[in-house]
Amino acid sequence: MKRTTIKDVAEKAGVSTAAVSYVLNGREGKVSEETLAKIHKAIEELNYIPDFSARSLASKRSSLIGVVIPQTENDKRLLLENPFYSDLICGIEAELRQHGYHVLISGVEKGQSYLDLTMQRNLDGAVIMGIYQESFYEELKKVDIPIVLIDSYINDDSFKKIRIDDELGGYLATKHLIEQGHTNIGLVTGMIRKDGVVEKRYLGYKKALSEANLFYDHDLVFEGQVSYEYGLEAGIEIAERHKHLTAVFATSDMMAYGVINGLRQGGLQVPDDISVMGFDDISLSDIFYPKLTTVHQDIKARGLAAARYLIDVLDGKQNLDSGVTLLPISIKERDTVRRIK
Amino acid sequence: MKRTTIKDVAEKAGVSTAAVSYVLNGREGKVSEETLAKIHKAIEELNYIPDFSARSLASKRSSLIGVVIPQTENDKRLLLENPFYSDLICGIEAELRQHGYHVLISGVEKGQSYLDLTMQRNLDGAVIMGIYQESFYEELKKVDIPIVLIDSYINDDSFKKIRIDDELGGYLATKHLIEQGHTNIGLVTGMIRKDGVVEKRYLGYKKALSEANLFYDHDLVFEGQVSYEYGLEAGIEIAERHKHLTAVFATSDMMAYGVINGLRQGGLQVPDDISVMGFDDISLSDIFYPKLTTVHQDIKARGLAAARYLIDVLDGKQNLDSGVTLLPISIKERDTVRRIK
DNA sequence: TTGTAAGCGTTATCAG
DNA sequence: CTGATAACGCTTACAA
Repeated sequence: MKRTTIKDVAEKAGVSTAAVSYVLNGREGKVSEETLAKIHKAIEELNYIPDFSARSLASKRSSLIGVVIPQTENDKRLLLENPFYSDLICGIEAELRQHGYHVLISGVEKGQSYLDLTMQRNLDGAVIMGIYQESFYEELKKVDIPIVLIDSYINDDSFKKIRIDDELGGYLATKHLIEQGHTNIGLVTGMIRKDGVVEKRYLGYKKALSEANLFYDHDLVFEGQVSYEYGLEAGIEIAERHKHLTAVFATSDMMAYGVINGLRQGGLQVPDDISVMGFDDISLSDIFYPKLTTVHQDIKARGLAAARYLIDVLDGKQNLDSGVTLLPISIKERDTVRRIK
Repeated sequence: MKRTTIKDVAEKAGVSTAAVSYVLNGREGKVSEETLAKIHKAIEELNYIPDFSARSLASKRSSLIGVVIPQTENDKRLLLENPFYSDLICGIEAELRQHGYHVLISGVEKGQSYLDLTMQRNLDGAVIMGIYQESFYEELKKVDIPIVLIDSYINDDSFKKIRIDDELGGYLATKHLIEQGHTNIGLVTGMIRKDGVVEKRYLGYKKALSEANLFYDHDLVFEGQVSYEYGLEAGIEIAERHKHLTAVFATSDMMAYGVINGLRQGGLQVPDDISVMGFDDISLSDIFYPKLTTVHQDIKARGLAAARYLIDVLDGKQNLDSGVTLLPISIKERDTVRRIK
């Protein structure tokens, strides 16, 4: 069947297409009560559905927001199995949809640019999760839309950053362990890259140690992928070869789960034999047993904040902001850290 | 900066826009080697990026695939925290992206239609997860694009269905428990609605019971939300008031985790005091402890199959198919079921 | 307040 | 094989 167009509506209502367009776009001030009613009636009767492609072509606005999600290196699958990202998306999508925007999700191939997609689809805005090479951000700057960075510490005022204080988090976590009497504290972490979330957490760890006059031993830093699997590996190794450790700080909950299971595989019970602290407080923390003591951040709030920012800028309610919004964190005590001595 | 258009490319290459368009769309047979080279060169030099809105407007093809995800009733958030759906999306997105399609995710408000979005965005195809009211499907039929249903048992040949045999799964799970010596088997399940996945699994449960000449006791069926929380609730109740049960079959892994934790809260250990069987084999099954015995299905493969189908139909490699593709399932024995007697 | 009409960037038809 | 050119459906000056 042929598509109902704005022309059909205009005809039926006995007005011009311009009038209809005005109504469609909420510029109702430009139209008299009477025509407004006629147009609404016509839209209703014809069951008119606007064509966003045409709208986008004519107006350069697409009502589309791109969300970039990190992906696994090998099979290029989105890292959606990490609840951190899926939680984030939940918040973003819900908020955007309620404001008339749609969400285009995608990963970005290594070394590829997101500029393409942005231009192809006339994206109105974007949320970038994950960390990329410098060139990625450079490319992105060329495009003139509001962009929110979720976990990059890149210092660039072309982008809005919605962050937590990761260094503080790492510090608080480690300090918490120290306060519970631990002095031999291992760190299980992702690759420590400059300007990455992981680096900050690592820095916080070091800071807490030095503040407590504890020796920083690089051998106690287990650096690998930010994944359950690597945590498992590290846990096993710790159980085998680092029996003097009384606590481990894992820089993400997923890794912490891995560590706990790895330790268990190696014959150590958490928290009886060794304490484990996580970071993120992903929703799984409720399900996993024993319940993980961790650094809490409100992930959904972060998604919400990202969405809100974009909406406000696009609606003209807020100016482009290249600053940082810092969301609060706190220590969530549960059952994987034991007081010793 | 002004956008580079096909016109610029044509000019630079000294050919017509038509020629460029042909090249862009892979109809290279229509163009001589020489012009082809010139055009490629011009595209390269100008760094030309096609505008999909314009393309979509002119061609009625958008290279956009809609993915509908169920959402929570109260706060309208996508059910992405359920790894079943996020796993699915991983598979779908990866495959589609590699074939030049983009993924638009969204939930659908209760009572709302997806037809709107489909028309607005000129979606080329869609994957529908979750179960909706009949009217939802009726609406959807009006649109003429390939659509894949992931977990609906609706019987309608406007849609392609990619399923597993849920009844068989329920049957196998229950039978497995029976074979391990269990005779008092509770069922923790989502709301049993006609034509839902859950109903089929429930039917399988009953079938296995009756086949083994076991009495079906409706009091042992705990029916609630398909969620960790409800599982927890059911687990607690079972621990308190149904001590004669030796096994529980939960119709989804998430529920099974809830059940196990609920039982534990009630003082029962799994599998020592009571056995628990899940369904789905979501990726968490690896992480959760004790490791869940469950009905395995390859969730990513299901996403892949959905994507492949759409791609093949859209590429004209396959006809619209209103049939059912059945993916295999199997019992995955891990550590939550104990042989008794 | 309303209508006209010129784009927006592509595709695709139809002559050359 | 190539090139004009008319759509596609909508927005938005600009004119009335």
